[in-house]
Amino acid sequence: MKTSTDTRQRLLDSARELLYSRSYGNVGVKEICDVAGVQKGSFYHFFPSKQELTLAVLDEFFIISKQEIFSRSFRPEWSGLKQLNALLENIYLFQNSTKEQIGKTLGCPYGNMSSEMSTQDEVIRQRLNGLLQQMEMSLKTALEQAVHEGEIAPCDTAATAAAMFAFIEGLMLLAKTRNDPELIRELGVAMLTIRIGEPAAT
Amino acid sequence: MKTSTDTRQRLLDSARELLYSRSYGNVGVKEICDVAGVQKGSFYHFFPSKQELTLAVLDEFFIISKQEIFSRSFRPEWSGLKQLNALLENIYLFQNSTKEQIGKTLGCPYGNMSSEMSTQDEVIRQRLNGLLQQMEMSLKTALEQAVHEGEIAPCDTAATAAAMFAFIEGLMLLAKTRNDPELIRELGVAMLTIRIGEPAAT
DNA sequence: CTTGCGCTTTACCGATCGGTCAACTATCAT
DNA sequence: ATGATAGTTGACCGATCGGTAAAGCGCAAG
Repeated sequence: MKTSTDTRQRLLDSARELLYSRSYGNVGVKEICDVAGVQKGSFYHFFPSKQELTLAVLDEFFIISKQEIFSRSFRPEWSGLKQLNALLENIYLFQNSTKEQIGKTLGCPYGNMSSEMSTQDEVIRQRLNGLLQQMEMSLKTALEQAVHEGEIAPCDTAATAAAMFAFIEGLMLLAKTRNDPELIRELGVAMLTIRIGEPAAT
Repeated sequence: MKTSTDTRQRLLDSARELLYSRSYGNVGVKEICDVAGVQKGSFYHFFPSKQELTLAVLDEFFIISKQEIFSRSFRPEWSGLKQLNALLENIYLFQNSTKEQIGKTLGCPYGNMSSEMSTQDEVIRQRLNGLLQQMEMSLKTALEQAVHEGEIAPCDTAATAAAMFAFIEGLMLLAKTRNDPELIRELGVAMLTIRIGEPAAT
């Protein structure tokens, strides 16, 4: 049998919301259990430690990111440029939805976790790094499509995608600090001006 | 009398290092006191709470940032473009120094604190927002100088400076996640390609 | 019906959390 | 010399931390 109860999933959901809206160090497993309606003993039946739970939450976040953000942006039938613009818009919509629901701009779940934990937990840092790399690859693919279609001038697509990704992370961090998701819309347009590597001039 | 002992300063130094290299939630006032060689009772003689200590640490960080980064980058005798490049280089040097000393890329102290605390402590969030605004203003001044000197094409300098600042924050966050400060050098060049707002075409 | 097992419950562990308190010492001006 | 004041000390508070142990539960396969 795979799962006879939904306890594990409820713990995952509870932890995801709490860790995202607050932080690792300021959310205890007791609180995660309370929100999930689960006893602490049950928690440790499903997860050997808070660290392992966090890794599972990051993977869960990645699935949700793909559903809510990436699959709605990187549509192959769209042009590369349209995909890049859609990415910015969907990130804005996501940040704006939490702002309207709880009054707070939460920023990027991976960026938040990395800022707090990368220096304190090497396992978590590596997981975050891997997830970020995957997202960067998706961005690179869209960028290459835009270049191929002539919407963006040829460039070093790997480096440019990485720079664009850094820009997006910075946008979300500043939006969180100002508690204003509109910043993403105001400054997001600059992403398309970013470029590294000139085409070989003939 | 102003200060009859250096206890307060030692607490500030201890807290600055611990909060920067770890995080707010995972550093206790007990540990801050131990590193400073101070009893906990003394701590609460100088600071009414951990929150107030954190605010003082942020201000301390800002002073150090001006000394180590800004004053070495925004030299009026330099051209605007040179100032912007110097900023990137000095940020790289700063991140690289901690990597060589303790093996870890720590990222931006304000970005780290904001990621962890902006949703949990409104006072800290506002302080961070204010400090970030000041830094953005310095960047804007250098950018305007570069535009005035014809090194960069005219643009919306306020928005462009904000976008450049977001890019820098994103760079430091990714460098931290990869634990590799070289990323700042590899991608930093893209900052100068960022622009928002066309000059009014005549 | 019974055995086994996935899951839950509850009590508990030592350690640490942020913060308080009253007693104490050192230094200063009067 | 004395009193006021700044600073220090170490014990202490209730609460919470991440994690453990053992007994008990319901259910499905034999």
